[in-house]
Amino acid sequence: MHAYEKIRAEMLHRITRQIWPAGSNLPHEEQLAAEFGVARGTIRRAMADLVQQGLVERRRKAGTRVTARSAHSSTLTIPIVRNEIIASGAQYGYKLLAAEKGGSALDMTGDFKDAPLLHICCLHLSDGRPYQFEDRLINLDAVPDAADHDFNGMSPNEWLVEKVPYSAVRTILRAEAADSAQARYLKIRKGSPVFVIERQTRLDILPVTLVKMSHPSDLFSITTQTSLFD
Amino acid sequence: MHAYEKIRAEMLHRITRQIWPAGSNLPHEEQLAAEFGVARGTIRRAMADLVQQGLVERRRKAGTRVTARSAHSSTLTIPIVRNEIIASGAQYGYKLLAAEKGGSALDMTGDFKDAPLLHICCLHLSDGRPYQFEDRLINLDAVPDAADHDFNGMSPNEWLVEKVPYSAVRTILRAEAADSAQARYLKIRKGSPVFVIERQTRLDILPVTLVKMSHPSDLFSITTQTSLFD
DNA sequence: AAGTGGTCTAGACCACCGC
DNA sequence: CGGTGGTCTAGACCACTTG
Repeated sequence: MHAYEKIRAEMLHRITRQIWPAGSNLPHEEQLAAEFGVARGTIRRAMADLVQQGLVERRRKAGTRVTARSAHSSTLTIPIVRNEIIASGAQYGYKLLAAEKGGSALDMTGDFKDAPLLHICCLHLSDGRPYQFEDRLINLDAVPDAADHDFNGMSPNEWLVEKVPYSAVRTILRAEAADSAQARYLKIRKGSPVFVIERQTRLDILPVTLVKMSHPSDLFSITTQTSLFD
Repeated sequence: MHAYEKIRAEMLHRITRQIWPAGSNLPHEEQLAAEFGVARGTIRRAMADLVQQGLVERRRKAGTRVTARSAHSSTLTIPIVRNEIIASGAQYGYKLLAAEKGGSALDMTGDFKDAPLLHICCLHLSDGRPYQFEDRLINLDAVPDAADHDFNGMSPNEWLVEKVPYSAVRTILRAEAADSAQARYLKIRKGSPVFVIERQTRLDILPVTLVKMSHPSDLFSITTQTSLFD
Protein backbone atom coordinates (compact mmCIF):
# COMPACT_ATOMS: atom_id res chain seq x y z
CA MET A 1 0.00 0.00 0.00
CA HIS A 2 1.33 3.39 -0.97
CA ALA A 3 2.01 6.22 1.41
CA TYR A 4 -0.86 8.35 0.16
CA GLU A 5 -3.30 5.46 0.63
CA LYS A 6 -2.25 4.96 4.23
CA ILE A 7 -2.57 8.67 4.89
CA ARG A 8 -5.96 8.80 3.17
CA ALA A 9 -7.17 5.85 5.26
CA GLU A 10 -5.96 7.53 8.44
CA MET A 11 -7.66 10.80 7.53
CA LEU A 12 -10.84 8.94 6.63
CA HIS A 13 -10.71 7.25 10.01
CA ARG A 14 -10.35 10.57 11.79
CA ILE A 15 -13.33 11.92 9.89
CA THR A 16 -15.70 8.98 10.30
CA ARG A 17 -14.82 8.59 13.98
CA GLN A 18 -15.21 12.30 14.45
CA ILE A 19 -11.70 12.90 15.70
CA TRP A 20 -12.02 15.60 13.07
CA PRO A 21 -15.73 16.38 13.50
CA ALA A 22 -17.95 17.79 10.76
CA GLY A 23 -17.41 21.50 10.36
CA SER A 24 -13.95 21.54 11.91
CA ASN A 25 -10.75 22.53 10.17
CA LEU A 26 -7.93 20.13 9.43
CA PRO A 27 -4.28 21.05 9.96
CA HIS A 28 -2.49 22.73 7.04
CA GLU A 29 -0.86 20.70 4.36
CA GLU A 30 2.57 21.47 5.77
CA GLN A 31 1.61 20.40 9.26
CA LEU A 32 0.19 17.14 7.93
CA ALA A 33 3.26 16.60 5.78
CA ALA A 34 5.40 16.99 8.89
CA GLU A 35 3.16 14.70 10.95
CA PHE A 36 3.18 11.89 8.39
CA GLY A 37 6.77 12.47 7.35
CA VAL A 38 6.07 12.94 3.65
CA ALA A 39 6.27 15.71 1.08
CA ARG A 40 3.42 18.16 0.71
CA GLY A 41 2.51 16.65 -2.65
CA THR A 42 1.74 13.31 -1.05
CA ILE A 43 -0.67 14.98 1.38
CA ARG A 44 -2.32 16.65 -1.60
CA ARG A 45 -2.63 13.29 -3.37
CA ALA A 46 -4.46 11.80 -0.38
CA MET A 47 -6.60 14.90 0.04
CA ALA A 48 -7.68 14.85 -3.60
CA ASP A 49 -9.64 11.64 -3.03
CA LEU A 50 -11.37 13.01 0.05
CA VAL A 51 -12.37 16.11 -1.88
CA GLN A 52 -13.67 14.05 -4.75
CA GLN A 53 -15.86 12.02 -2.42
CA GLY A 54 -17.16 15.20 -0.89
CA LEU A 55 -15.85 14.46 2.60
CA VAL A 56 -13.90 17.69 2.90
CA GLU A 57 -14.02 21.11 1.30
CA ARG A 58 -10.96 23.19 0.68
CA ARG A 59 -10.63 26.93 0.15
CA ARG A 60 -7.55 29.05 -0.03
CA LYS A 61 -6.83 30.90 3.15
CA ALA A 62 -9.84 29.30 4.88
CA GLY A 63 -8.20 25.87 4.94
CA THR A 64 -9.67 22.39 4.76
CA ARG A 65 -12.95 21.71 6.49
CA VAL A 66 -14.86 18.47 7.13
CA THR A 67 -18.09 18.68 5.14
CA ALA A 68 -21.37 18.81 7.00
CA ARG A 69 -23.12 16.04 5.10
CA SER A 70 -26.28 17.31 3.52
CA ALA A 71 -26.62 14.92 0.62
CA HIS A 72 -25.63 11.49 -0.54
CA SER A 73 -23.94 11.48 -3.88
CA SER A 74 -23.04 8.42 -5.83
CA THR A 75 -21.98 7.54 -9.30
CA LEU A 76 -24.60 5.84 -11.33
CA THR A 77 -23.79 3.86 -14.44
CA ILE A 78 -26.34 3.08 -17.09
CA PRO A 79 -25.04 0.37 -19.40
CA ILE A 80 -26.05 -0.23 -22.98
CA VAL A 81 -29.26 -2.19 -22.76
CA ARG A 82 -27.99 -5.14 -24.78
CA ASN A 83 -24.99 -5.60 -22.51
CA GLU A 84 -27.18 -5.28 -19.47
CA ILE A 85 -29.51 -8.04 -20.65
CA ILE A 86 -26.70 -10.35 -21.69
CA ALA A 87 -24.90 -9.76 -18.41
CA SER A 88 -28.02 -10.92 -16.58
CA GLY A 89 -27.77 -14.22 -18.43
CA ALA A 90 -30.85 -13.67 -20.57
CA GLN A 91 -31.27 -13.80 -24.34
CA TYR A 92 -31.24 -10.38 -25.99
CA GLY A 93 -33.84 -9.49 -28.59
CA TYR A 94 -34.42 -6.35 -30.63
CA LYS A 95 -37.23 -5.09 -32.84
CA LEU A 96 -37.45 -1.87 -34.80
CA LEU A 97 -40.96 -0.44 -34.56
CA ALA A 98 -40.75 2.75 -36.60
CA ALA A 99 -38.20 5.06 -38.21
CA GLU A 100 -39.44 8.20 -39.90
CA LYS A 101 -38.33 11.73 -40.58
CA GLY A 102 -39.99 14.48 -38.60
CA GLY A 103 -40.53 15.43 -34.99
CA SER A 104 -42.57 13.96 -32.19
CA ALA A 105 -44.06 14.95 -28.88
CA LEU A 106 -40.85 13.87 -27.16
CA ASP A 107 -39.02 17.18 -27.39
CA MET A 108 -40.51 19.03 -24.45
CA THR A 109 -37.68 21.52 -24.12
CA GLY A 110 -37.75 22.60 -27.75
CA ASP A 111 -34.02 22.14 -28.25
CA PHE A 112 -34.74 20.12 -31.37
CA LYS A 113 -37.52 22.31 -32.69
CA ASP A 114 -35.77 23.76 -35.74
CA ALA A 115 -33.58 20.80 -36.57
CA PRO A 116 -34.13 18.10 -39.22
CA LEU A 117 -35.09 15.06 -37.21
CA LEU A 118 -35.24 11.32 -37.39
CA HIS A 119 -37.74 9.67 -35.07
CA ILE A 120 -37.12 6.06 -34.09
CA CYS A 121 -39.08 3.67 -31.91
CA CYS A 122 -37.80 0.26 -31.00
CA LEU A 123 -38.05 -2.49 -28.44
CA HIS A 124 -35.43 -4.43 -26.51
CA LEU A 125 -36.36 -7.85 -25.17
CA SER A 126 -34.96 -10.03 -22.45
CA ASP A 127 -35.67 -13.73 -23.01
CA GLY A 128 -38.45 -12.65 -25.32
CA ARG A 129 -40.08 -10.35 -22.75
CA PRO A 130 -40.21 -6.63 -23.49
CA TYR A 131 -37.54 -5.00 -21.34
CA GLN A 132 -37.15 -1.50 -22.72
CA PHE A 133 -39.23 0.63 -25.07
CA GLU A 134 -36.93 3.16 -26.72
CA ASP A 135 -38.34 6.34 -28.23
CA ARG A 136 -35.66 8.52 -29.81
CA LEU A 137 -35.07 11.71 -31.75
CA ILE A 138 -31.85 12.16 -33.69
CA ASN A 139 -30.71 15.53 -34.99
CA LEU A 140 -29.68 14.93 -38.59
CA ASP A 141 -27.61 18.12 -38.56
CA ALA A 142 -25.43 16.47 -35.93
CA VAL A 143 -25.58 12.94 -37.36
CA PRO A 144 -26.26 13.12 -41.10
CA ASP A 145 -25.35 9.46 -41.62
CA ALA A 146 -28.35 8.41 -39.53
CA ALA A 147 -30.75 9.37 -42.35
CA ASP A 148 -29.55 6.54 -44.59
CA HIS A 149 -28.84 3.95 -41.96
CA ASP A 150 -30.96 0.85 -41.57
CA PHE A 151 -31.80 0.39 -37.92
CA ASN A 152 -33.35 -3.03 -38.40
CA GLY A 153 -30.11 -4.81 -37.68
CA MET A 154 -28.65 -2.69 -34.93
CA SER A 155 -30.33 -0.53 -32.33
CA PRO A 156 -29.79 3.23 -32.58
CA ASN A 157 -28.45 3.09 -29.05
CA GLU A 158 -25.44 1.04 -30.01
CA TRP A 159 -24.96 2.66 -33.37
CA LEU A 160 -24.83 6.14 -31.87
CA VAL A 161 -22.57 5.17 -29.03
CA GLU A 162 -20.04 3.78 -31.46
CA LYS A 163 -20.26 6.52 -33.98
CA VAL A 164 -21.16 9.82 -32.39
CA PRO A 165 -19.23 11.76 -29.79
CA TYR A 166 -20.83 14.05 -27.26
CA SER A 167 -19.61 16.54 -24.73
CA ALA A 168 -22.58 16.94 -22.40
CA VAL A 169 -25.39 14.74 -21.13
CA ARG A 170 -28.56 15.43 -19.20
CA THR A 171 -30.28 12.45 -17.61
CA ILE A 172 -33.66 12.37 -15.92
CA LEU A 173 -34.99 9.42 -13.92
CA ARG A 174 -38.62 9.10 -12.98
CA ALA A 175 -41.55 6.76 -12.50
CA GLU A 176 -44.60 7.03 -14.74
CA ALA A 177 -47.94 5.38 -15.24
CA ALA A 178 -47.80 3.55 -18.56
CA ASP A 179 -49.58 5.33 -21.38
CA SER A 180 -51.20 3.33 -24.14
CA ALA A 181 -48.06 3.08 -26.29
CA GLN A 182 -45.86 1.99 -23.39
CA ALA A 183 -48.50 -0.50 -22.27
CA ARG A 184 -48.91 -1.96 -25.75
CA TYR A 185 -45.22 -2.40 -26.48
CA LEU A 186 -44.13 -3.44 -23.00
CA LYS A 187 -47.11 -5.79 -22.72
CA ILE A 188 -48.24 -4.38 -19.38
CA ARG A 189 -51.51 -2.86 -18.30
CA LYS A 190 -52.10 0.80 -18.99
CA GLY A 191 -51.45 2.79 -15.81
CA SER A 192 -49.04 0.31 -14.29
CA PRO A 193 -45.66 1.70 -13.23
CA VAL A 194 -42.78 2.13 -15.66
CA PHE A 195 -39.26 3.27 -14.85
CA VAL A 196 -38.24 5.97 -17.31
CA ILE A 197 -34.76 7.19 -18.19
CA GLU A 198 -34.66 10.24 -20.41
CA ARG A 199 -31.35 11.37 -21.81
CA GLN A 200 -30.29 14.20 -24.05
CA THR A 201 -26.76 14.50 -25.38
CA ARG A 202 -25.04 17.47 -26.99
CA LEU A 203 -21.80 18.08 -28.83
CA ASP A 204 -20.81 21.55 -27.67
CA ILE A 205 -24.09 23.42 -28.16
CA LEU A 206 -25.50 21.19 -30.90
CA PRO A 207 -28.25 18.84 -29.68
CA VAL A 208 -27.43 15.31 -30.86
CA THR A 209 -30.09 12.96 -29.61
CA LEU A 210 -32.93 12.78 -27.14
CA VAL A 211 -34.13 9.40 -25.94
CA LYS A 212 -36.82 8.15 -23.61
CA MET A 213 -36.33 4.62 -22.36
CA SER A 214 -39.23 2.97 -20.54
CA HIS A 215 -38.99 -0.24 -18.53
CA PRO A 216 -41.57 -2.41 -16.79
CA SER A 217 -41.05 -1.74 -13.10
CA ASP A 218 -40.77 -5.39 -12.14
CA LEU A 219 -37.86 -6.00 -14.52
CA PHE A 220 -35.78 -2.93 -13.89
CA SER A 221 -33.90 -1.18 -11.11
CA ILE A 222 -30.65 0.70 -10.71
CA THR A 223 -28.17 -0.16 -7.97
CA THR A 224 -25.08 1.76 -6.93
CA GLN A 225 -22.52 0.80 -4.32
CA THR A 226 -20.20 3.35 -2.80
CA SER A 227 -17.36 2.36 -0.52
CA LEU A 228 -15.14 5.04 0.88
CA PHE A 229 -11.97 3.30 -0.30
CA ASP A 230 -10.96 -0.30 0.36
CA MET B 1 -6.77 29.35 -17.44
CA HIS B 2 -4.02 27.05 -16.23
CA ALA B 3 -1.77 25.00 -18.42
CA TYR B 4 -3.32 21.68 -17.46
CA GLU B 5 -6.79 22.99 -18.29
CA LYS B 6 -5.73 24.07 -21.77
CA ILE B 7 -4.09 20.72 -22.33
CA ARG B 8 -7.14 18.85 -21.02
CA ALA B 9 -9.40 20.87 -23.32
CA GLU B 10 -7.16 20.13 -26.30
CA MET B 11 -7.08 16.43 -25.50
CA LEU B 12 -10.86 16.40 -25.03
CA HIS B 13 -11.18 18.04 -28.43
CA ARG B 14 -9.01 15.41 -30.05
CA ILE B 15 -11.12 12.69 -28.48
CA THR B 16 -14.59 14.07 -29.25
CA ARG B 17 -13.56 14.96 -32.81
CA GLN B 18 -12.00 11.56 -33.20
CA ILE B 19 -8.54 12.84 -34.02
CA TRP B 20 -7.79 10.26 -31.36
CA PRO B 21 -10.53 7.75 -32.19
CA ALA B 22 -12.06 5.33 -29.70
CA GLY B 23 -9.80 2.37 -29.12
CA SER B 24 -6.63 4.11 -30.25
CA ASN B 25 -3.59 4.81 -28.14
CA LEU B 26 -2.44 8.26 -27.15
CA PRO B 27 1.21 9.30 -27.21
CA HIS B 28 3.24 8.63 -24.06
CA GLU B 29 3.30 11.13 -21.26
CA GLU B 30 6.80 12.20 -22.23
CA GLN B 31 5.84 12.78 -25.84
CA LEU B 32 2.84 14.85 -24.78
CA ALA B 33 4.96 16.77 -22.30
CA ALA B 34 7.37 17.61 -25.11
CA GLU B 35 4.56 18.54 -27.50
CA PHE B 36 2.87 20.90 -25.05
CA GLY B 37 6.12 22.15 -23.57
CA VAL B 38 5.32 21.28 -19.96
CA ALA B 39 6.58 18.89 -17.31
CA ARG B 40 5.31 15.35 -17.20
CA GLY B 41 3.38 16.07 -14.01
CA THR B 42 1.25 18.64 -15.80
CA ILE B 43 0.27 16.09 -18.43
CA ARG B 44 -0.66 13.73 -15.62
CA ARG B 45 -2.80 16.41 -14.00
CA ALA B 46 -4.78 16.89 -17.23
CA MET B 47 -5.01 13.15 -17.81
CA ALA B 48 -6.39 12.54 -14.32
CA ASP B 49 -9.60 14.38 -15.22
CA LEU B 50 -10.05 12.42 -18.44
CA VAL B 51 -9.59 9.18 -16.55
CA GLN B 52 -12.08 10.21 -13.91
CA GLN B 53 -14.69 10.95 -16.55
CA GLY B 54 -14.05 7.59 -18.13
CA LEU B 55 -12.87 8.99 -21.46
CA VAL B 56 -9.55 7.20 -21.42
CA GLU B 57 -8.15 4.11 -19.74
CA ARG B 58 -4.55 3.81 -18.70
CA ARG B 59 -2.47 0.74 -18.02
CA ARG B 60 1.21 0.44 -17.39
CA LYS B 61 3.12 -0.72 -20.41
CA ALA B 62 -0.04 -0.81 -22.54
CA GLY B 63 -0.35 2.97 -22.54
CA THR B 64 -3.37 5.28 -22.63
CA ARG B 65 -6.33 4.28 -24.77
CA VAL B 66 -9.49 6.17 -25.69
CA THR B 67 -12.40 4.31 -24.10
CA ALA B 68 -14.89 2.58 -26.35
CA ARG B 69 -18.02 3.97 -24.77
CA SER B 70 -20.25 1.21 -23.56
CA ALA B 71 -22.07 2.98 -20.77
CA HIS B 72 -23.06 6.39 -19.59
CA SER B 73 -21.98 7.17 -16.08
CA SER B 74 -23.01 10.19 -14.15
CA THR B 75 -22.96 11.36 -10.60
CA LEU B 76 -26.28 11.46 -8.96
CA THR B 77 -26.94 13.49 -5.85
CA ILE B 78 -29.82 12.81 -3.52
CA PRO B 79 -30.29 15.74 -1.16
CA ILE B 80 -31.89 15.68 2.25
CA VAL B 81 -35.60 15.78 1.58
CA ARG B 82 -36.20 18.92 3.63
CA ASN B 83 -33.58 20.88 1.72
CA GLU B 84 -34.94 19.60 -1.56
CA ILE B 85 -38.45 20.79 -0.74
CA ILE B 86 -37.31 24.16 0.56
CA ALA B 87 -35.09 24.64 -2.49
CA SER B 88 -38.13 24.15 -4.70
CA GLY B 89 -39.78 27.09 -2.96
CA ALA B 90 -42.38 25.02 -1.15
CA GLN B 91 -43.24 24.81 2.53
CA TYR B 92 -41.73 21.81 4.29
CA GLY B 93 -43.84 19.68 6.60
CA TYR B 94 -42.99 16.61 8.66
CA LYS B 95 -45.04 14.07 10.56
CA LEU B 96 -43.87 11.09 12.60
CA LEU B 97 -46.15 8.11 12.01
CA ALA B 98 -44.61 5.41 14.17
CA ALA B 99 -41.47 4.62 16.14
CA GLU B 100 -41.17 1.23 17.78
CA LYS B 101 -38.54 -1.28 18.70
CA GLY B 102 -38.37 -4.44 16.65
CA GLY B 103 -37.97 -5.44 13.05
CA SER B 104 -40.12 -5.11 9.97
CA ALA B 105 -40.51 -6.63 6.55
CA LEU B 106 -38.07 -4.06 5.16
CA ASP B 107 -34.89 -6.02 5.70
CA MET B 108 -34.90 -8.30 2.68
CA THR B 109 -31.19 -8.99 2.76
CA GLY B 110 -31.12 -10.08 6.38
CA ASP B 111 -28.22 -7.83 7.30
CA PHE B 112 -30.22 -6.52 10.25
CA LYS B 113 -31.66 -9.85 11.29
CA ASP B 114 -29.81 -10.30 14.58
CA ALA B 115 -29.47 -6.67 15.57
CA PRO B 116 -31.59 -4.67 18.05
CA LEU B 117 -33.70 -2.47 15.84
CA LEU B 118 -35.71 0.70 15.88
CA HIS B 119 -38.40 0.93 13.22
CA ILE B 120 -39.56 4.40 12.21
CA CYS B 121 -42.18 5.55 9.74
CA CYS B 122 -42.68 9.18 8.86
CA LEU B 123 -43.95 11.50 6.20
CA HIS B 124 -42.43 14.55 4.51
CA LEU B 125 -44.77 17.09 2.97
CA SER B 126 -44.33 19.77 0.34
CA ASP B 127 -46.85 22.60 0.70
CA GLY B 128 -48.98 20.20 2.70
CA ARG B 129 -48.93 17.47 0.07
CA PRO B 130 -47.29 14.15 0.88
CA TYR B 131 -43.94 14.13 -0.88
CA GLN B 132 -42.02 11.25 0.66
CA PHE B 133 -43.02 8.31 2.82
CA GLU B 134 -39.98 7.20 4.82
CA ASP B 135 -39.79 3.69 6.27
CA ARG B 136 -36.60 3.12 8.22
CA LEU B 137 -34.71 0.59 10.31
CA ILE B 138 -31.95 1.75 12.63
CA ASN B 139 -29.44 -0.65 14.15
CA LEU B 140 -29.27 0.30 17.84
CA ASP B 141 -25.91 -1.43 18.15
CA ALA B 142 -24.55 1.16 15.72
CA VAL B 143 -26.60 4.11 16.99
CA PRO B 144 -27.53 3.49 20.65
CA ASP B 145 -28.63 7.11 21.13
CA ALA B 146 -31.49 6.59 18.70
CA ALA B 147 -33.38 4.49 21.25
CA ASP B 148 -34.04 7.48 23.50
CA HIS B 149 -34.40 10.14 20.88
CA ASP B 150 -37.73 11.79 20.15
CA PHE B 151 -38.25 11.87 16.41
CA ASN B 152 -41.35 14.04 16.61
CA GLY B 153 -39.39 17.23 16.17
CA MET B 154 -36.73 16.17 13.69
CA SER B 155 -36.80 13.52 11.01
CA PRO B 156 -34.50 10.54 11.46
CA ASN B 157 -32.99 11.41 8.09
CA GLU B 158 -31.53 14.69 9.33
CA TRP B 159 -30.71 13.41 12.78
CA LEU B 160 -28.70 10.50 11.43
CA VAL B 161 -26.90 12.55 8.82
CA GLU B 162 -25.71 14.96 11.49
CA LYS B 163 -24.83 12.41 14.05
CA VAL B 164 -23.80 9.14 12.47
CA PRO B 165 -20.85 8.50 10.20
CA TYR B 166 -20.80 5.80 7.57
CA SER B 167 -18.22 4.34 5.29
CA ALA B 168 -20.29 2.59 2.63
CA VAL B 169 -23.64 3.09 0.97
CA ARG B 170 -25.81 0.97 -1.29
CA THR B 171 -28.58 2.74 -3.16
CA ILE B 172 -31.34 1.16 -5.24
CA LEU B 173 -33.71 3.12 -7.47
CA ARG B 174 -36.87 1.62 -8.83
CA ALA B 175 -40.50 2.19 -9.72
CA GLU B 176 -43.26 0.39 -7.84
CA ALA B 177 -47.01 0.14 -7.80
CA ALA B 178 -48.19 1.72 -4.54
CA ASP B 179 -49.17 -0.80 -1.88
CA SER B 180 -51.88 0.06 0.59
CA ALA B 181 -49.55 1.76 3.10
CA GLN B 182 -47.86 3.86 0.43
CA ALA B 183 -51.23 4.76 -1.06
CA ARG B 184 -52.72 5.73 2.28
CA TYR B 185 -49.85 7.93 3.43
CA LEU B 186 -49.01 9.47 0.07
CA LYS B 187 -52.71 10.04 -0.65
CA ILE B 188 -52.60 8.35 -4.02
CA ARG B 189 -54.52 5.42 -5.42
CA LYS B 190 -53.30 1.94 -4.71
CA GLY B 191 -51.38 0.62 -7.71
CA SER B 192 -50.36 4.02 -9.02
CA PRO B 193 -46.63 4.53 -9.63
CA VAL B 194 -44.23 5.51 -6.89
CA PHE B 195 -40.54 6.30 -7.23
CA VAL B 196 -38.61 4.39 -4.59
CA ILE B 197 -35.14 5.04 -3.26
CA GLU B 198 -33.78 2.38 -0.96
CA ARG B 199 -30.54 3.01 0.84
CA GLN B 200 -28.46 1.03 3.29
CA THR B 201 -25.44 2.51 5.03
CA ARG B 202 -22.68 0.74 6.93
CA LEU B 203 -19.80 1.78 9.14
CA ASP B 204 -17.09 -0.68 8.21
CA ILE B 205 -19.02 -3.97 8.40
CA LEU B 206 -21.67 -2.82 10.88
CA PRO B 207 -25.06 -2.11 9.29
CA VAL B 208 -26.24 1.30 10.43
CA THR B 209 -29.57 2.05 8.81
CA LEU B 210 -31.81 0.85 6.00
CA VAL B 211 -34.38 3.21 4.58
CA LYS B 212 -37.04 3.01 1.89
CA MET B 213 -38.24 6.37 0.60
CA SER B 214 -41.34 6.39 -1.59
CA HIS B 215 -42.48 9.37 -3.68
CA PRO B 216 -45.59 10.02 -5.76
CA SER B 217 -44.36 9.81 -9.35
CA ASP B 218 -45.83 13.14 -10.38
CA LEU B 219 -43.91 15.05 -7.70
CA PHE B 220 -40.53 13.44 -7.98
CA SER B 221 -37.72 12.95 -10.45
CA ILE B 222 -33.94 12.95 -10.41
CA THR B 223 -31.92 15.01 -12.86
CA THR B 224 -28.19 14.92 -13.49
CA GLN B 225 -26.19 17.12 -15.82
CA THR B 226 -22.74 16.16 -16.99
CA SER B 227 -20.56 18.55 -18.92
CA LEU B 228 -17.15 17.40 -19.98
CA PHE B 229 -15.48 20.52 -18.60
CA ASP B 230 -16.24 24.09 -19.64
C1' DA C 1 13.17 -7.66 -20.42
C1' DA C 2 11.70 -3.25 -21.18
C1' DG C 3 8.51 0.30 -21.61
C1' DT C 4 4.75 2.49 -19.62
C1' DG C 5 2.16 4.75 -16.15
C1' DG C 6 2.32 5.55 -10.88
C1' DT C 7 4.47 7.47 -6.72
C1' DC C 8 7.23 10.62 -4.34
C1' DT C 9 10.35 14.51 -3.40
C1' DA C 10 11.95 19.34 -2.71
C1' DG C 11 11.29 23.39 -4.01
C1' DA C 12 9.45 27.78 -6.40
C1' DC C 13 5.97 30.60 -7.38
C1' DC C 14 1.03 31.85 -7.99
C1' DA C 15 -3.75 33.40 -6.84
C1' DC C 16 -7.54 33.49 -4.19
C1' DC C 17 -9.88 35.33 -0.26
C1' DG C 18 -10.71 35.93 4.72
C1' DC C 19 -9.22 38.96 8.24
C1' DC D 1 -1.94 42.01 3.77
C1' DG D 2 -0.78 37.37 4.67
C1' DG D 3 -1.80 32.69 4.86
C1' DT D 4 -3.74 29.00 2.57
C1' DG D 5 -4.42 25.84 -1.07
C1' DG D 6 -3.25 25.36 -6.23
C1' DT D 7 0.02 24.87 -10.04
C1' DC D 8 4.25 23.57 -12.00
C1' DT D 9 8.97 21.76 -12.43
C1' DA D 10 12.85 18.40 -12.77
C1' DG D 11 14.14 14.49 -11.46
C1' DA D 12 14.46 9.69 -9.17
C1' DC D 13 12.70 5.51 -8.50
C1' DC D 14 9.01 1.99 -8.45
C1' DA D 15 5.79 -1.63 -10.14
C1' DC D 16 2.84 -3.40 -13.22
C1' DT D 17 2.04 -5.84 -17.55
C1' DT D 18 2.55 -6.84 -22.12
C1' DG D 19 5.26 -8.75 -25.87
